[in-house]
Amino acid sequence: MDAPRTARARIRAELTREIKDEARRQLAAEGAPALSLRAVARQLGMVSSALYRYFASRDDLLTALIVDAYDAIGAAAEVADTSCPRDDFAGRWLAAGRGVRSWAIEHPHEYALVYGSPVPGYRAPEETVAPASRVTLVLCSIVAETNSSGRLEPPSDLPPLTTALRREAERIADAAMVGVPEHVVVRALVAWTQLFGMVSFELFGHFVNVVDDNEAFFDQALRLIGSFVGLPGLTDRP
Amino acid sequence: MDAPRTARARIRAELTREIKDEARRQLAAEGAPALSLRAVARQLGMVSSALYRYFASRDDLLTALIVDAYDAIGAAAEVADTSCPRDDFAGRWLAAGRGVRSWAIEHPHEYALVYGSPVPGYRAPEETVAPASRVTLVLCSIVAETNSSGRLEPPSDLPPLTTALRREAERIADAAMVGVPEHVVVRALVAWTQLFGMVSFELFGHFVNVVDDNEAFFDQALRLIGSFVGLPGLTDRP
DNA sequence: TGTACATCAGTGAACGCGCGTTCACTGATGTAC
DNA sequence: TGTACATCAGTGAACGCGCGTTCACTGATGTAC
Repeated sequence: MDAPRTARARIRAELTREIKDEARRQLAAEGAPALSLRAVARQLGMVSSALYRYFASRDDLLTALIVDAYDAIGAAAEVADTSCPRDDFAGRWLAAGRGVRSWAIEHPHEYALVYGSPVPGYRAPEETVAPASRVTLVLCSIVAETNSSGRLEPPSDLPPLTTALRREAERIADAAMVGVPEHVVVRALVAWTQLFGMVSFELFGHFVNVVDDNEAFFDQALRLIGSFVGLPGLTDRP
Repeated sequence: MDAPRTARARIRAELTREIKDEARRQLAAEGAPALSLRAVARQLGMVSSALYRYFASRDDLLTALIVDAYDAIGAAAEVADTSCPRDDFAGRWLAAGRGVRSWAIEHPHEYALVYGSPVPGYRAPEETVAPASRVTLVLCSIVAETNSSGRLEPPSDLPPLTTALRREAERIADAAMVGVPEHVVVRALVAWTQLFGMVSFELFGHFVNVVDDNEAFFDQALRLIGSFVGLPGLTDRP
């Protein structure tokens, strides 16, 4: 985004932000399916048709919210990661995971918007791809840097990978985890799905009557699955 | 359910089933938020108000669909499990996991209904609890029976559990995995969240541009996470 | 610095739609004696 | 076996609602000369 030059452009940027903020507020209150352009406009004291100066359609507004949500959860992971010493790989792993969970708990409907059921009839456009991968990239970097520092503790049992899977792992390693062994790449994918599976289960109510102390379980799981990937020092630090 | 005695009761049961079938069809086509009583009635050639003889409200119909979905995915896991020799624990684990995934792929909207974002404003009533735990119980039994047969291979690294988490694990073990060590209980929970996290990611589109061969990855993950729990023989069988 | 024109933001009315739910009703099915 | 009554299923009209989107418009802001 360029810095707005004219007064009109400044106001436009401001109002675009306000529309998204109000939409986010309604999202938090009622969920994505109930998000209505008319209600947003009403709350902002405008007539509903005025919103069409800012977003071409309801889907466009949704897309903007999706991009923002991905960016926010990605930023949460990045900030948590960067707040740790670069060579404290266990600490970074824990911080990133906790950062994701905290953001999700604070923004449950935004989390559901991107990691819950797809909105029917909505097809995510290209522009959501990059923001969507920010969290993933943080996790990948931690694994990759642990590896390149020579401190990765590779798993002891190494079942053979099918060639299809090996090629897949190579491709992923090339893209986001250069130099990481194929087995570890696969395990990192497992960890990735476990992390989000756990957060989703907590937020979507599947821990009710099963897990009580969500935070304690989350922390332990993060350690176990981090060790599973090969990160060092996760089982013996606070 | 009692066997219906009178003709009227038989027709009523039949029509109830037809309503749910049609609702499921619309669910599959448009997703839960778009499910409409009027559309269901229209399709069935009835007037919309007639549905109220069968379901007190839209939410009631949704609840019935949710219960059915939980029962169906639970049955899928159970059938897959029981088709294996009782002492082939690795085979049972793989079968149950694959059964869950296959059902989910065949019924994506029903899967999303129960494992996706909660429907806003909908509060799951008590009657969904038992069906909801059927898959979980299958997984727990496999772990518990592996353990009681003495073939469980406990994990080598045993980080200390907090007392809160230990108590939690004890409670869960008492309920569904009698005799299973606490560490393994926690790992089973991790596996459980990983399994559904993986299925959800595949169905909800998060593997696009990341994992291509979903089935190969799923299978490998199932083996790795099963071994992670301590199940024997998962890394060296087809 | 001032003027003429083009761009843009916001208005208000309208279109056309579908929704969940209620209610008084008719006619058929079941039950009790 | 037949009759009287109660229960139930389905009808059709209506209530009241909110939605996304289009369109011709007015008046303000920006731009070029």
